[in-house]
Amino acid sequence: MKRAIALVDGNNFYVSCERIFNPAIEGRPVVVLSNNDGCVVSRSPEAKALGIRMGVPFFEVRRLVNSHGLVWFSSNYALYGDISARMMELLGEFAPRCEVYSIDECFLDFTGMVIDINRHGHNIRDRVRRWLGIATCVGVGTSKTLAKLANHVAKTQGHYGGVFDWEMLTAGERDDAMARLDVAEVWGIGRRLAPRLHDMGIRSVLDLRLAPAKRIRRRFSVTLERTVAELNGLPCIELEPSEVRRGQIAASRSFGRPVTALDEMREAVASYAIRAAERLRAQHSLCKEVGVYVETGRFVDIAERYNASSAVPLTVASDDTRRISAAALFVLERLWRPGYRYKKAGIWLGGLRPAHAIQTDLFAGYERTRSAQLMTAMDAINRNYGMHTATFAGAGIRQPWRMQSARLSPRYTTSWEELAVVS
DNA sequence: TCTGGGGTCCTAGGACCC
DNA sequence: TCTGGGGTCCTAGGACCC
Repeated sequence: MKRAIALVDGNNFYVSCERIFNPAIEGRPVVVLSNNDGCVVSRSPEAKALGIRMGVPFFEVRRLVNSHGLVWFSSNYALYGDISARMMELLGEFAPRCEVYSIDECFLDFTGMVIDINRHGHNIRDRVRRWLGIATCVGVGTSKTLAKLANHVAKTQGHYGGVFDWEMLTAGERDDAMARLDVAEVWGIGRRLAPRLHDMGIRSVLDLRLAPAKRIRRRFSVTLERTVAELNGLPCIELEPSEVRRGQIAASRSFGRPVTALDEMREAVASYAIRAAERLRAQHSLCKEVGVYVETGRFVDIAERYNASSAVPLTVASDDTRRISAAALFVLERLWRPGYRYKKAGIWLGGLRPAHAIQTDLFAGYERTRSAQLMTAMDAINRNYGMHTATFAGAGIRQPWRMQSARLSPRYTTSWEELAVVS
């Protein structure tokens, strides 16, 4: 049976979320910034029209605030995450199987449904628009890669009304359309691969679709070979169930200002350890390795640059914040070099395994039980009374190194104190 | 002055073993 | 000076994604 896969995504999702509760910024250029108010990560159409590129450092476009009435927000993940969850729940009603691919994207599998796909797509858009106030686009194809590409067409070619299905076209029309799309638009072709493909004379999506698979495999990798197959309508990438256990957990932040003191760095690393361990327990995993990195960043003089990382194995796989934190601080001592202005640090947990498959040492049983009880209690307190109600002193109280969020909108939907009031 | 964070997958090469 | 072949496992690094 021919597959029908749709990709639905929210248009400039973070900006759309801000606009739900703030209609006054409708029609104005709006951007949402990355953590630390560093880069532009979401742009309204008006902001795009001003020539603001995705990912530019905010300081490069800041003058537009005064000259063109540009409105900006720090990113408010509590809000976006909540709107996202509602959107995904809604989308799940439109297909028997779906995969939440990112905070604003969802694959839906229409295969086998007896429907007019184009009309179904428009129904989805209308529903999400009316129920949540979020504009979406829907792209449909016989593979995930084609669905992603169709979504791009739906987004960039207004006459399709936000819904595009490759199967609406004849084979000849499809070739024409693909010949007009740059190969860089394909899912999996990034800034390194695109120029290499161009050099080989593969410039359009059609060129890539018609490229000999063996040659692609030889010159590149199986990944790109699969992409070519997917463009030809041979699905190679399956829909994945959304509740997957991550294979790796990382926590990191850029600092609000450079860190030069080891004490502050210890606080930062300890606080990342706390958060990473919480996420580890939330997915019922244990880790066998704890890694740390510290960075002065790429934007300083070579002589003042020091980027280093290292890891230690744990003798027994653990999800205990105290163990993970201790291991991280141990690694930090090894990495630490005084005299540098550090801009960022992070930790990662590796060797993840399900919590029930624990490989213990002889004496671990008793300690393990007590540790599990303590962690369960802390997680419950934080769930019920708000994040960081119960925490560890090692993470610091004032946290002067914390990131900047100068213009954070209220958590309209997830905090009683900041609830939006309709009058 | 100011440049995000959290993931995945693949490959090459080294370590180690018989 | 001479120094096999093949397999597995692990890691680092590179590419990509949003």
